[in-house]
Amino acid sequence: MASEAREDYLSTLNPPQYEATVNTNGPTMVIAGAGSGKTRVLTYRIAHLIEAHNVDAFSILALTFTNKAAREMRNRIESVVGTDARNLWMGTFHSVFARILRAEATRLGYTSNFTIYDTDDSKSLIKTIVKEMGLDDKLYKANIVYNRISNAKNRLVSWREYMNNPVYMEDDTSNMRPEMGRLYKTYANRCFKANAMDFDDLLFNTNVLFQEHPDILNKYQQRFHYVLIDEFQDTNISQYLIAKRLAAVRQNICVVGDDAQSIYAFRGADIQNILNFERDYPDLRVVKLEQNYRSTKTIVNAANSVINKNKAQLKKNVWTDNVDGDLIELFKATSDNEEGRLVASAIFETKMQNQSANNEFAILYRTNSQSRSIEEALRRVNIKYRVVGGVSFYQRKEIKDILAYLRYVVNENDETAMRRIINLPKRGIGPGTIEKMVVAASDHDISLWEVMTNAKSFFTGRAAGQIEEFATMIKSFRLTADKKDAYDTAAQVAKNSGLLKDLYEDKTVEGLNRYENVQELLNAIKEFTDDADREDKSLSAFLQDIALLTDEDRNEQTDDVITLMTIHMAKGLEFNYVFIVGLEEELFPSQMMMSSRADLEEERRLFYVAITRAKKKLHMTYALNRYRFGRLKNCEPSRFLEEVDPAYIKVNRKLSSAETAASPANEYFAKNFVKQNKSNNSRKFVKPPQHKPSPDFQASDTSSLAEGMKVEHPKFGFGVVTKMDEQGANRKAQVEFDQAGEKTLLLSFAKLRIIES
DNA sequence: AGGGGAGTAGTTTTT
DNA sequence: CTACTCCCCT
Repeated sequence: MASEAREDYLSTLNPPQYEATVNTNGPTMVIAGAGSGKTRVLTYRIAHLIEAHNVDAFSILALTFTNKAAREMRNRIESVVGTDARNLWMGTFHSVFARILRAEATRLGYTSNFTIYDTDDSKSLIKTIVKEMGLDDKLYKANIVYNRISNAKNRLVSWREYMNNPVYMEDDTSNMRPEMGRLYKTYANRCFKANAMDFDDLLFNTNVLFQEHPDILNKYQQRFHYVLIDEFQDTNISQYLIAKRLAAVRQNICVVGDDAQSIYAFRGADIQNILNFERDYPDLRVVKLEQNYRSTKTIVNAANSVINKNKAQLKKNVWTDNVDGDLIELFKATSDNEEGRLVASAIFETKMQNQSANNEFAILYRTNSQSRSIEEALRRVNIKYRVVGGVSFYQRKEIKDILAYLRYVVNENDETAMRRIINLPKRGIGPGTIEKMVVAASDHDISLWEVMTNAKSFFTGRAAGQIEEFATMIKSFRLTADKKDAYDTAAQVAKNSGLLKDLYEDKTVEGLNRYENVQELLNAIKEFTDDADREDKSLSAFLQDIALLTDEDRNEQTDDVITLMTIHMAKGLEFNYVFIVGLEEELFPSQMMMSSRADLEEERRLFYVAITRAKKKLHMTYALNRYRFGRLKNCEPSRFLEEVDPAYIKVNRKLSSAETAASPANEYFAKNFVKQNKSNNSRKFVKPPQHKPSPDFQASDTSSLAEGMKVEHPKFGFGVVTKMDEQGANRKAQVEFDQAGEKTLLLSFAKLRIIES
C-alpha cells in the first residue's frame, strides 16, 4: 500500500501544489487558501525530502500548532515513506522546544525535570503575588496581569527590559496599574525559584538559550537541515525568531499558512510575521494555493464575499471547480432555545433527506456557553452529540489536585503545587500558617520545603506538627518515586494522601463522577507504564509527557455523533453540514472585539474560518433574545450576516417566527433577501439590483456626515442621508438610496463617498 | 481553622 | 446562572 502511494504521490498534485512540494531547498512560503490542500503539500514535501532526496528524517523539524495536527501529519507521512516518519522531529512549538529545553536546562539554571505551569497555575501564582504585595486584586486581576506578562514574553521583552521601557511604564501608569513591572519581575523570579516554566517561557527561554549559548544554537542548526512550519499565520514573534535562528545556516525554511485564517492575534500571533518573512528572505519562493477542493461554489463565494471586507490581507483568489450546491440557509429564532430547536429539526430533516450520518454535522459557536441550549434541543430529539473543548479532563479540579501532588513529589520547589495540596484534604493548615511559612523562609533565606521539614523549630502551634507530618508523607512518596514507576507512585499518593477516600465518601452524582475521573487518570498512568516501548517509566517522565497534552488527545471518539465546538477548535476541520449559530451583535462579533478595526477584522476572519468548514451545505442562525448572565437580553442580528453576499443566502421563513422586531438589520433582510420556500436545490435566484461603483470611488471620512448629504455606496448606489444616529462607536446613518431603498449603515464600517454636503 | 451563608462579578477564543 | 469571595459564627 505504501509503495503504491510512494510512486504516484506527485501525480496527484496540481501545478502550484507540485511546485511547493518538489522545490525543497531555500526559503519558501506557501499561502494556502481554505481547503486548498495545505496539509497535503506539507506532508508530501516532507515525504519527498525523505524519498527523493534521501534526507534523514532525524534532520527534519516540522512545527505545528496543535498536537493533533502533528500526529495526523506524521501518520500521513508514514503512509508514504513508512516507519522512517517516526524519526521526524514533529510537534507543537511548545512540545519540541520543551524537549530541547529539558536537554539543555542546566545552561539556564533550571534542572531537566522542571515543571510546566499551565494557565491556571500561572494565574494562581499571580493571585498569590498580588496578595503578598498588598495590591488591589480588583485592579490587578489575574487575567489582566497574566495577559500583560504573556504579551511581553511573546514579544521577547524580559522583566528587566519591561521595567526600563518608558512606553510600558507610562502605559501601565495611565491604566492605573503602575506595579505591573514589579509583578512581572516577581512572577518571573518565583517561577524560576520553583524550577517552573509557563507556556510562554518555553518559547522565551528557547530564544534566550539560542541567543546566549551559540554553541547550543550551532548544535541544533547542524541537526535540523530542514525547518517547516504549519499554520504560520498563528505564530508569534517569539516562535518566528526561534525558527529563523535554526534555519539561519542552511536557509531551508518552509512556512505554510493563510493570512485569512489568522485567529489567534489575541494570543500574540502576528500577521506581521508573514510580511517580515518576505523582507527577511529576499530570494523567497512564494507559492499560492488557490483552488479549493473542499466546498461548493456557493460556500466558497460566500466566504470570499465576507473576507473581502477586510483591509489587511494578502491578495488571493480562492476558487473551486465543485458544484454550485445549495444556498446557505439563514434561520431567525426568537430565543436561544428556539434556535436550538431549529437547528435540531434542520439536522433531522437533512438526515432524513440525504441519509447522512451524525458525524457529517458540526455546530459551531463563538463561545462555549452557547452549547447549553443546543445540547438541550438535541437531547430532546435524541440526536447523539459530543461537545469538544470546554473544561478538559486535565483541567478538572480532582485531576489537577492529584497531579499537583505528583508534581510536588517530583519537584520540591513547585510552590504553586504545594499551596494547592498542603491543606487538601483538610489538615488544619490554613492561609495564616502558610503565610508564617513564607515569612520564615525569607527570614532565614531558605526554601519553603526546608521550613516545612523543620516547622516546629520556626514557629509553634498545632499547625507546625501538621506541616511536619505532611512533609514526612511527601518524603515517603519521594522514596517510592525513586524506586518504583509512575503508576505505583501515583496509586500510593492517591491512597495515602486521603484524596481518594474523600472522593469515595462523596456519594453525590458529581462526587461519583470525580471518583471515576481519578480512576481514569490512574488507568492512563497504568497504560503509560505498561507501554513496552517506553524506557523511562518514572513519575517524572509521565508528568513531562502529559504537561503539554490537551483534551482531544484522549478522546478518540469514533462514534457516530454530531460535533459541537467553538469556531477556534474547528480550524483545520471540515464537515459536510455546518451550522454557525448565535450570529448576533456583541456575541459574534464579540463585544470585546468591536472597538478596533484590527479586532473586528480578526472576528471576520473567524467568521471566514467558520464558513469554510462546510463542504456541502451551510446553515446560519441568530436569536432575537438570549439568556446572558441569567437574564434575558434582546439581540440584534450580526453585522456579519449583512456582509455575506445575499445572492448566496436563503432566508428560511417557514420555520422562523412571524413577528419581527423593527431593528435596522431586520429591515435589511426583509428587503434584500429573496424568499424561497420551495425547491431547496434551485440554483436560480434573483440578484438584488447591483450598483457598480464609480471609477473614482473612494470612501470619504464620514465623521462630519449629516442629514441631507448626498452619498454613494459601492453596492447600493446613490442616496441621501435621511437620519443620523450618533452613538459613539456604533454611529449609524440612515440613507434613502435611489435604487436599493432605505438602509441603515454602520459608519464604522460602511464605505461611503460624500458627493455633496 | 473551617463551614455555611450571603453577596458579587464574570463569559472570547488556547498551546 | 454559577463560581468565587467575603464574612460571620462555631
